[in-house]
Amino acid sequence: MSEYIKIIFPDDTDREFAKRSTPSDIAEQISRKLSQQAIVAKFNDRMVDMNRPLDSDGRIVFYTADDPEGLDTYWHSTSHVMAHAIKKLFPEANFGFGPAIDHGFYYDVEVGRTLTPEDLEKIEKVMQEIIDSDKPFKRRVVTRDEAIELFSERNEKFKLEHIQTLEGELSVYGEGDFIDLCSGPHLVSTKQIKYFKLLNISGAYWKGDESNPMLQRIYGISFPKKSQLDDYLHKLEEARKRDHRRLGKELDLFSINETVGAGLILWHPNGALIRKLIEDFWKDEHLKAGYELVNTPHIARLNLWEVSGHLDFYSESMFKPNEMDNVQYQIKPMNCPFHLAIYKSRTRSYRELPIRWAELGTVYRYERSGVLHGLLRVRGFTQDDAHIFCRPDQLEDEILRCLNFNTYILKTFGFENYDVYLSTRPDNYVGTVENWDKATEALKSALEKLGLAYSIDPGEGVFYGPKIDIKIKDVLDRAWQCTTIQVDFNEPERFDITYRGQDGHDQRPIMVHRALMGSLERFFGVLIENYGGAFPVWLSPVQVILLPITDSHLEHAEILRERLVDSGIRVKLDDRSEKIGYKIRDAEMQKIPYMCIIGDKEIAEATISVRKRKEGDLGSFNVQDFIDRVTHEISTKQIT
RNA sequence: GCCACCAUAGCUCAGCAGGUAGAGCGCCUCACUUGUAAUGAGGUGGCCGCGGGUUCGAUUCCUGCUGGUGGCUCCA
Repeated sequence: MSEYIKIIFPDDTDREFAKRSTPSDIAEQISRKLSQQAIVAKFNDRMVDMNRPLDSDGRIVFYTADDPEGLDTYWHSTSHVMAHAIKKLFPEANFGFGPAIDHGFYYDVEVGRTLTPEDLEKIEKVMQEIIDSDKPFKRRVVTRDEAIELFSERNEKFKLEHIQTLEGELSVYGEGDFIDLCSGPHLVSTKQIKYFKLLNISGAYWKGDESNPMLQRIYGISFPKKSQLDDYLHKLEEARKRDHRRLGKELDLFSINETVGAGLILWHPNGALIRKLIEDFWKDEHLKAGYELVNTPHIARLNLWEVSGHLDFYSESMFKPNEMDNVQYQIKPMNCPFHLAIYKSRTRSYRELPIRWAELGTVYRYERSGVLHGLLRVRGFTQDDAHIFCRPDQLEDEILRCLNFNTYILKTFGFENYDVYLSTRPDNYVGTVENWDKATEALKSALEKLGLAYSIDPGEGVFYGPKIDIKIKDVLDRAWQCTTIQVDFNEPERFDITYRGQDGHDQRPIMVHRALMGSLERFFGVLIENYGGAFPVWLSPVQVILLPITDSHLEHAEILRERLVDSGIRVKLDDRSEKIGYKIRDAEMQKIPYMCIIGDKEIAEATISVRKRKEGDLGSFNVQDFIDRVTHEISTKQIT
């Protein structure tokens, strides 16, 4: 047996090290910086602790706190320290799962009573003591029996339950007198955790199952540098400032009224104007893109939903039907059955396909009370819906068109980064495997032709067909689910829609459901957060506000106002007897893009002083030049 | 729906160990006539979310409901 092992580095160079060298040893011999910064390593595609002795040749990659892998370990170790602290304060505590997540970590725990924010402070204090005591994280491989004995002693009922479901090698990690079932990897010592904060407490079902007991979930975050923690907390604060519910109030865009009902949106004039602009744009572009617009009722006989199959699958999410003249009527949760009914209104020829019908269709769905959230999750909303009926040979091309069209529409609102998901056949499905495979291939092929990177959500398709979901990324890099493109084998079947083929026989068309913005409510919410309420000029309810210095300039300002109105600009005149600083502050807070100051100087020179929202004074403008500038920004839908 | 928390003026929030309430902003009036993010003074404004209970007395304590917040579950 060799005394040495050969380690290959990411740049394909290799070096020999003494057998049972640890990643720490290896990093130390490469560079001091690396040994200080590396948190965890990957050895032959397995994540390993920095102090894990290596016995064989292999490839190694080091990760620091700048890598997702490094942070993942950092956060996971912090969650162990948190659990340790909780155990010290609540010896009876029972632990569920405690993983690292996208931003930070959590641990699910049962402690016998409700935790309060004061408890979090106490836990933080004990965590700091554990960190300061510089306890090494120790890994130990255990047999199943040992593990069961270990956690029986500790009365860890959830861990014991979890052990039953685990296969293969079991390991535990301990630091100090705390021990936890865990596959790792971990930091070398608690001391490596520098800056952390516990953020909030909430409920979470054990193993995410509604029928299981609810544990208390504590969320937290940690970083090696104070600046990182500060940045993170600052970002949370930024997100809070952009909260569409807050801005909706401040900018008088929309409201939700208890008496009207939860999850039902009242669009105020400012919001309704923005909605009109979005709708106009949407309709115009759809007509240009080869869609036709249709309109359908808000309710229909219950029978329609029996035919569509929604009653079987989704009645829990539907409002209860209404009975009139012995007929049951259902408020619509979807638009598609109506479009199918239009399709069926006469025979269709293969020459007509593809048929693309679009509708801003308002639907109502019963969402459970706990999930409602501002504009983002509501009970009544308007889908920017369309249904495409096409021949099988047209499917891929139609998907391609949808994707391209979607990119164009979203780009207009400033969204250019996406996460794309392809959801494949679930266990519970209708149609033939062959059709599913063909449709999935068509979706895949379209994505690949466009060079769109996507990930596959296996088995996450809807029961009636595979789908593409697109999450748009906003300026804070948060992802929002909006676009969905779904192939449907079910409804054409259920409604028995056909087209007369070239051969004279009736064929079954394929149906594609698609929504680009998702719903106007949700999209509006995302827009508000993305722009932080500072809408681009083309979407701003008020585009220009005129601010006369004193009352004596009012008359001139009124003439200017009319001139701007005639140019198609949405303009307001602040005619209050206030100081100019006050009027500017007010306009800034209303996030009006342009402020025009009018005083003696401007009247004498026939100019206006222009101030741009957030940027400040732009100087003196010839009135026509200013009008040209603004109308150009509007017509080109400029983003900033 | 579940766990926890919350609900006081249009908004943000204070207060009450149980004796029917207060600030700032807003709004209105007046004065000021103002030059790039808050002029001053005065005034207006509240069934303390809704119902029930305990109590001599409830905005305050208990309870049900409604609505909201953070998550969980769900999201055709």
